[in-house]
Formats: sequence, structure tokens, C-alpha cells
Amino acid sequence: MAAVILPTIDAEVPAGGLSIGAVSEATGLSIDTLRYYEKAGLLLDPAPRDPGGRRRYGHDDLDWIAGLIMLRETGMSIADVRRMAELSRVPDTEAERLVVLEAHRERVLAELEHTRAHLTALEKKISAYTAVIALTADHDDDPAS
Amino acid sequence: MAAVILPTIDAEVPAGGLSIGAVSEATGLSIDTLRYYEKAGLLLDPAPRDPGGRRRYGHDDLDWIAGLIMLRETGMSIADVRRMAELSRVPDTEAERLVVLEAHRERVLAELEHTRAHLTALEKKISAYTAVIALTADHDDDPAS
DNA sequence: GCTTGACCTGGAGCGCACTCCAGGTTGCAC
DNA sequence: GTGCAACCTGGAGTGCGCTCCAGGTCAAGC
Repeated sequence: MAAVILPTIDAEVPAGGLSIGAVSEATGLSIDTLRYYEKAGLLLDPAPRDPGGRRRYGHDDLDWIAGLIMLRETGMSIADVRRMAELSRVPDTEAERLVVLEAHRERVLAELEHTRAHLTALEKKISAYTAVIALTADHDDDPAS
Repeated sequence: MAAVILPTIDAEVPAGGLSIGAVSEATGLSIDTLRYYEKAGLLLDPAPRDPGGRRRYGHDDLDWIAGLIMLRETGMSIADVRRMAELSRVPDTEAERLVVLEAHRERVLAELEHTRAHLTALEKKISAYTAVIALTADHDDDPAS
């Protein structure tokens, strides 16, 4: 399970596309999750099927999934990703999509800031504990104790 | 509902302590959440009660709750906060607590890094959209179009 | 032709972190 | 002493995001 970080997935797509198992491998999403996302309308379209009815993901599908992962990993809800997908199915909505992405970016920045602030508190607490322990250790290190 | 950021809560504690409503106000935690945390063992001890059976939070209780919020807001699970509370009830476990806090800090840093990486992808996507829209706008702005 | 493993569908189940509810008590204000 | 808001308890319910399951199909290898 390769951890996907950037909006490209490092898997060459053979002619005929990738199986759901291969996509799961490449993205780190479970097979069940991939099916769930499809059913939930998070993909632009259901993945194309081969004659036997199995999913065969192409290049475009992977690109979309990479973007989807980017949104989910930055905390966008399933419902909001679905809205983004719905919007992306409508032609000439680039401006609207941009608005959504920028609003999301703002939320992500705010959340990072929020977490960082609490992290500072955590580090203060760690310092306090370190100080207390240093004192105790002094005591214990006393060869006469 | 004041947003609590640092491990101190800005509310003077009158003699006799604060009601659960006042603590909810001061911390931003809902009354139900405060009761839930208590029942779930996230507090050092159940909040002290007045003769009528109502909760009266003292200084120490608020300090602990502030630390609890710090842990929750940096993504520690309820189960792990409970473990921390259990540990904190045992005397002379400062070193163990420090280990837990430092491990948590590492996780928080990793998660921040992870989110930042995905944020970068998001910003790349935003740039791409901005470029596309600029082109479209050029078109539309053409007085002859 | 048989086995095996990867895949299919619809739907149920789960873990988490609350949130809500019913029915009751308390205590102050008038 | 009546009304009212704030509080109490135990327990049920909720929303989210998966995850698992039963029962079946398909395709490649032996």
C-alpha cells in the first residue's frame, strides 16, 4: 500500500486499465472503500467495466481518485467530496470549483493553525514533565539514596 | 463558548466551584460531553458534588480538563485519554506519562506534515484551476466575443 | 472439467464520539 | 407554595466512514 501524497499515482496503466485490486495497492484505499466511494457518487462516473463486469480503471479515473484522496486527507467530508464531484460533472463550472477548493484550503489552514496551537500547549506540558523528572532523577541519582 | 487553546481556562473559580453549565461555557465542551467524559473515565476523578448532588468543578478539575482538551484537539482518542488518566492516578508515573506525551507529540507532528503535503497538492490544483479560468476569462473579456 | 483466487452485488454491522431523551430533583425568585 | 431553569441519571439514538458478509460469477491454470 503505497501512501499517495501528491495528485498523481505511480502506477503505469496497462491497456485495458487496472483492476480494483491494483488500484487499491496503488492508492492505499481498500477495495471496499473504492466500491463504497463509487456507490456514494464520489467518482465522476462509475468505473468502466470489462466484459465480465469487473472494474477497469483508466488514467482519468486514477487522476480523479488522486484528487479525491487529496480532499479526503485534508479533511473534506464524504458529502462535500460528493458535491465537488457533482459540480465537476457540469461543464463550465471551473470558477465554482475553484471557489469550493479555495474555501476548503482556508479551512485546512485554519485547522493546521488550530492544531499547531494545541501542539504548543502539549510541548509546554512536556517541558513541565521533563523538569519534574529531572528533579526526581537528581534525587534518585544520589549515590547515597 | 470560548475556544480554549492553551492549558488554562479563563474563568475565575468562585468558592464552591463552577457549575457544569459554567464549565461548558468556559471550555466550549457541551454539558453532555462533560458528563460523558466523566462517565468514560477521562477525568482524574468524578467532579465533586454539592449537597444537592450537582457537579462543582474546582481549579484542579479545570486544569485537568484543559489538558484533556489539548489532547483531544490534537487528535488523541478517547481510549488513549482514558489511559492517560489512569496513568495519572498512579503516583510516581511521571516518566511514563512523559513517554506517552512524547509519543503523542510525534504522531501530531507526523499528522501535521501529512496534512501539509496534501495541502500542497491542493494548492497545486487551485493554481491549475486559476490558470484555466484566466484563459476562459480572457476569452469572455474579449469585447468582440 | 475443476479448482482457485479475484472479483461482483446488496445489505448488514461496527467503532467512534458524541447527542438526545425521559423522567425526576433541586433551589432560587416571586 | 408555585413556577422555572438548571441540574441529575441511565440508556437509547445518531452520523460518519468505512468494513464485513453471504452468495454468486468469472477467468486462468492444471
